[in-house]
Amino acid sequence: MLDPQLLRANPENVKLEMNRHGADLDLALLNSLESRRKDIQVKTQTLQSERNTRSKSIGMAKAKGEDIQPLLDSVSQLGDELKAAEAELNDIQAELLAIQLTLPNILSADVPDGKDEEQNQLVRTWGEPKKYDFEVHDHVELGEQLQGIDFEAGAKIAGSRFVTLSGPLARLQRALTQFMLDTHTDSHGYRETYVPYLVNKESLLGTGQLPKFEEDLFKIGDESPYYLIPTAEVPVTNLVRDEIISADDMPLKFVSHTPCFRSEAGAYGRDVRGMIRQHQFEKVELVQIVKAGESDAAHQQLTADAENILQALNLPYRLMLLCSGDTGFSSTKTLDLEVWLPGQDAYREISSCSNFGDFQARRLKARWRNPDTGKPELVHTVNGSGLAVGRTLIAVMENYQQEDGSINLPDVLLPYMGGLKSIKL
RNA sequence: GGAGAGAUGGCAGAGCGGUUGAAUGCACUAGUCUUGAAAACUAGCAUGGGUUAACGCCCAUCCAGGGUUCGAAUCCCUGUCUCUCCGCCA
Repeated sequence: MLDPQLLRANPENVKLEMNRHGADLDLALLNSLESRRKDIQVKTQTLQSERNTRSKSIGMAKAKGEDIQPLLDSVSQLGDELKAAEAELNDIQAELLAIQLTLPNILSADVPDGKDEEQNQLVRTWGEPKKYDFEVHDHVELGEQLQGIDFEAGAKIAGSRFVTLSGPLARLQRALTQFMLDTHTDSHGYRETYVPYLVNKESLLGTGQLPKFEEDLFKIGDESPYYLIPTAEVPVTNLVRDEIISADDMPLKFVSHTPCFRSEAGAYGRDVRGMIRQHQFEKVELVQIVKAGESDAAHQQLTADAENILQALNLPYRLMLLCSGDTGFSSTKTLDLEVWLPGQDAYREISSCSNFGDFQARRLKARWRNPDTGKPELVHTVNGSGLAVGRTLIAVMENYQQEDGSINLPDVLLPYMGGLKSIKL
């Protein structure tokens, strides 16, 4: 959520920022709501104040044993008027809130303008895509040959966009998860965190998936529904909802491995082949809760922490700065890591690292107490995948494939593979 | 699933329907004392919002949402969560 003060003080400018981030702001509507809000709030509070002083004087008169009937008569119609004013104020504030909740974050000044991923900016590349002197296969072919990936079984058990893994490839996914968690906890200073995979509405409102992106989520139940988490970002970031964090505990750095569930509505034709885009996938997520001035540095560091995993696995990748049109709703700035996939002859997203500024914190009421002022201040939130495990599995398979269809294992994974050095049929 | 108890400020914990945003203790901040620290003493110390050039004034908030009342932390209803006991269970 944007700072309401900013919205009031400089609505024209906010409108431009919204346009840049692919949203619109109806200034006429906003202005009329704002001016009504102002009038009615003042009116309501005046009536409340009036009621309070009168009620107080009734109490005092009663204590002295005076006749309070005339006083009671004099407030009789105040109540109705107040009730009406309060109801009207409630409605307007709900309307204003509804608008505010659908406005995206203001983009960082260094985010390039652009429509879609075509306009994302290359920051740097790492590693060289390997040259193969044989015909490369994608992970679907490799996985089926090795009898470790079964899309038909996934489709039978659940439906399209589900998969089953088995044998050494299933273990490889677990090994990758373990390796990522160990690296982030032991070397990068994150605290391992286990969280619910079902969350309530409030949590999704806090991180910004709701109210706007409900169709991307799996929902369970009607009256007080649960939602399957689309990313660990949701439960982990909500750890600090309604909290005031003491300065000594800042920054908070969490790492969490969870399955993620996305309905992928609106992605009908995209990535139908293979494990790239599934309804259910594993991800190791990094989340940092930091002081306002420190989120840019934290964003850089968190991205580097994710890059470390790719480097340790010796997977070629590139770092992209997302353009305005491709940057997510809650983000001020997003850096994507794209891994090289020989089977697709392309770089594909494997991590998305975002700085949210105070946008999520305002929705979450997540604050820290600044010892200099003694006052609570909104935190900044930063997160990113470190990494998407399913896509990392694909990347390892495709990059480490051998001519005979076997897959060599990266050195760092060997301790997790129980003596296995290569996966073959 | 059944029975009961509870939810109050950073924490602990009071609070006959009436001048209670809320006693007290702890923690925290500042001061006095001390060579310094501790102790003791003194003072300060919730959050969000409205309005104002500012000092300030005002409003809301005692789990959440409704209700009763001139007036609700206090009474009533609904929900959520926590605890205890019984049943079931990985």
